[in-house]
Amino acid sequence: MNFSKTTGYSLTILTYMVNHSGENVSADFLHSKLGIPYQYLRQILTKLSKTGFIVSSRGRKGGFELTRDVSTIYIADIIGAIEGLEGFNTCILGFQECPFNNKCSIHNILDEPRANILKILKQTSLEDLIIK
Amino acid sequence: MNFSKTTGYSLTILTYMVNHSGENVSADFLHSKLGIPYQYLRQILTKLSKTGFIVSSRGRKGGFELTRDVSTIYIADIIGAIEGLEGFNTCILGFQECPFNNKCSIHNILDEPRANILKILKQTSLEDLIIK
DNA sequence: ATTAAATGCTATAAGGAGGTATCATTTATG
DNA sequence: CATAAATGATACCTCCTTATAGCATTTAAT
Repeated sequence: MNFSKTTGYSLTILTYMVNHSGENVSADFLHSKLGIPYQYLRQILTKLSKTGFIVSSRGRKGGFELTRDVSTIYIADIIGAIEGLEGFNTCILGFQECPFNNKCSIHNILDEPRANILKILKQTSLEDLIIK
Repeated sequence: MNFSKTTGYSLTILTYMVNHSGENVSADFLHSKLGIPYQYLRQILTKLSKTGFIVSSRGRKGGFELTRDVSTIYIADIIGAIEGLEGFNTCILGFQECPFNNKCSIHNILDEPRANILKILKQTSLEDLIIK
């Protein structure tokens, strides 16, 4: 019922970076700060770089940096880029077609709170995560 | 962000059975009604049987039946028996320890709606799923 | 120039979830 | 009694996620 570990890592990385904005951070540094397995962290940073959330610079003194305006990056965007948001739009029981012809009582009970979470994720930007 | 497919199958099976209470149903019959892969369905039925949600009878005319009072079986009980409820009590980012010393903004944003879902799951019994 | 420190890329492994297949056992029915 | 129809149990396979490892390339500092 949670996000994938990779999504959690991604949100953690970006949350850390937004709270240390303007700094160029290396994978090694993030590893020491966040405890995410080094090689896996590298892969995630590459993915975040390719999906445009951060930019990388190579060579000594290289690293990663937030560039886009953090007020325009929403949590839902990040989750969407990493594990996708399909889970919010499809049957919570995992079916292509509801075996109860869409009369399924479990849908009635859970669809609203689930939509509520998605709404929050779409409204909350990285800027909102800055610790004041 | 959804339940496991196995949990979905389990809820589907029990929801079907509660709407056909008193009937003894076979795995083959449920397979034809719900479209869950036969052999996998068998495994799940065994698990639901071992965890006490249903009872099985063997031999020809054998099958499965609900026995407990369906008003005392809560959705959360079922989810707990199949995939566990740890997901609701642990860090939504998947960490043992919050890398932000429990000041993590994402927790602040998602903890309440997540707790709300758990509350609903704990309050809703199989009886509430009966289609009238 | 050489070296150190960084990312880019790619191959591989471990583990769990979902799914398949088979044999053994039980029981009702002709 | 023999057979059919059902569950019990178990082994296996595939795919995806998570994790590990190593080589290639780039760049700053000495």
